[in-house]
Amino acid sequence: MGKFLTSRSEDYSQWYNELVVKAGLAEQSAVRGCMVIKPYGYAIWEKMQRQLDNMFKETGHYNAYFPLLIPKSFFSREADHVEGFAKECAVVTHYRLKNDPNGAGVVVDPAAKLEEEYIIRPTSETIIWNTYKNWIQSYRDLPILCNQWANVMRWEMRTRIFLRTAEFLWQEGHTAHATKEEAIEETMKMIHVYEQFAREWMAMPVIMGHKSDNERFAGALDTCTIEALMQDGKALQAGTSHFLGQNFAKAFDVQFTDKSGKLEYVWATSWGVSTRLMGALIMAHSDDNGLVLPPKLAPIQVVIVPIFKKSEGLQKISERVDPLIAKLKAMGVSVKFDDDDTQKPGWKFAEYELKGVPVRLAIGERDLENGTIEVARRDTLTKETLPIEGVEEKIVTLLDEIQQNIYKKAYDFRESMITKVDDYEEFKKLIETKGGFFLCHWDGTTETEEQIKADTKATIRCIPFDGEEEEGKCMVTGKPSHRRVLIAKAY
RNA sequence: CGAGAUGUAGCGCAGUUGGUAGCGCGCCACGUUCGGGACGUGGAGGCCGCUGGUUCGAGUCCAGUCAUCUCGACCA
Repeated sequence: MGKFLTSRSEDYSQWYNELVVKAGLAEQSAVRGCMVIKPYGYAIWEKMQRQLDNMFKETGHYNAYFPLLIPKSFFSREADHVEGFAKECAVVTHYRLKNDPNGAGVVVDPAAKLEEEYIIRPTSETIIWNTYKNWIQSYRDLPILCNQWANVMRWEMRTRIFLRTAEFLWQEGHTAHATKEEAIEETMKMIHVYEQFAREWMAMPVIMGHKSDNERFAGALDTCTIEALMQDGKALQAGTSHFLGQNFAKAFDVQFTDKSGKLEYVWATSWGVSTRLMGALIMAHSDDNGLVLPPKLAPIQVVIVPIFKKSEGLQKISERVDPLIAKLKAMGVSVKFDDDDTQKPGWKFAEYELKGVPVRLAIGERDLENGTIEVARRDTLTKETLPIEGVEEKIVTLLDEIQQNIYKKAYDFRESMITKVDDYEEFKKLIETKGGFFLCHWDGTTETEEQIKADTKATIRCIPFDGEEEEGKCMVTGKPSHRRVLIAKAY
């Protein structure tokens, strides 16, 4: 068992990379820092997309699409924003190629140099706010609640498949509001949507909170985050929702006339989740046999493996199994009947475990005689033989049970990895030996945060929403603190 | 951009003092198998990253160069 994967305890990064490739999710592409998302991986992403999109629509949002290229000058309008992204931008400088006169193939035509360069979007705030300017004159035009599904590019120094790639897929919501209160409410609403999605669909518990000044999005007044814990004890920022204040409205001169006829700047938010969620999903649940997918996101929820010697055997099994497949499909379950005769059952068992298919059914000669079918669940790796009659009801229940169980397992693990620490020396020791989340008192200064990072590589993940008021002393400086913050090493 | 490592078959790797290019997996064919990644036999597959040097002779030694990976700084 597990012989096709490096053990998780040996080298978590290696195990992760191996799993991503072997499960057929994605692979490194020939393009620097970019990945190819393979059909199986994309199928999971599509399910995530569909559900998120539903949730956005339920909260009153609509989709739109803005250009990939952003004029360089747009970028420099908001000072913090430039500061945050300038170092990682891909720049388009020319618009034409030509054949090299010396026969060295195709070269950039120097005559086709752009007067103003374009930036390949690392995020779309600037192009969108430049557009919103034209959409907004009166309070009657507000709010604008747009989302776009897009790709963005950030020229990262070091990349990790799904977690940090040069190009990645995401959604970015960009909203415009008449009042500060409404924008803040929107910011909070969307981080709660993400939390709900992570919990109910990804079976992944997350901690919501505010980012510290240091970790805040470039150009935002407040950044809310959901922080998930991976099985190696490192944190992963899984989604963010920003309150942008009037920064972008001022930078792009977006004003509206309010009810009293007064000219006001618009209040803004932006929020996003990316294909990084794929990485989160993988690292939150998988084991040494491969992926463990929550049924709600599994492209294949049930796989049926026939065990047969000759094609007549397969024929008989098909006849027995066809009505079951029809019933399951009618109940909304995605089923795959793997009648491929070039691989043996044992090979298929291992393969579908690697791919994280929640429920596997096996049926052979023995079952045909007994009127039974073997039901195996991926999360616990247990199996039992049940009468085939009425098994579809049990499977639907089982899928739900697996979804719950995967969440519970991740939740219990996360709880066991939250440590309250008041002593800095103890913190330094435990962050190395135990890892996970730490709840500590912090004096609220960037200097202290940077010192913690320099000493331990850990950062303040967030100031949790549900943290209680509690008087204490900063574990580093001893200065007064009113609540605990969440600290961890992060991806 | 700093520090380290690695480039040999699709993938993972070995290759001794310099002397005809190897192994495992995978792939193709045939046969036996088929309830937890089967086995046998046969077969295909190589500009040893690239350039130059030393040598009768270089995968191996030297110089340069390019690429990739790991660790830092940056980050959803």
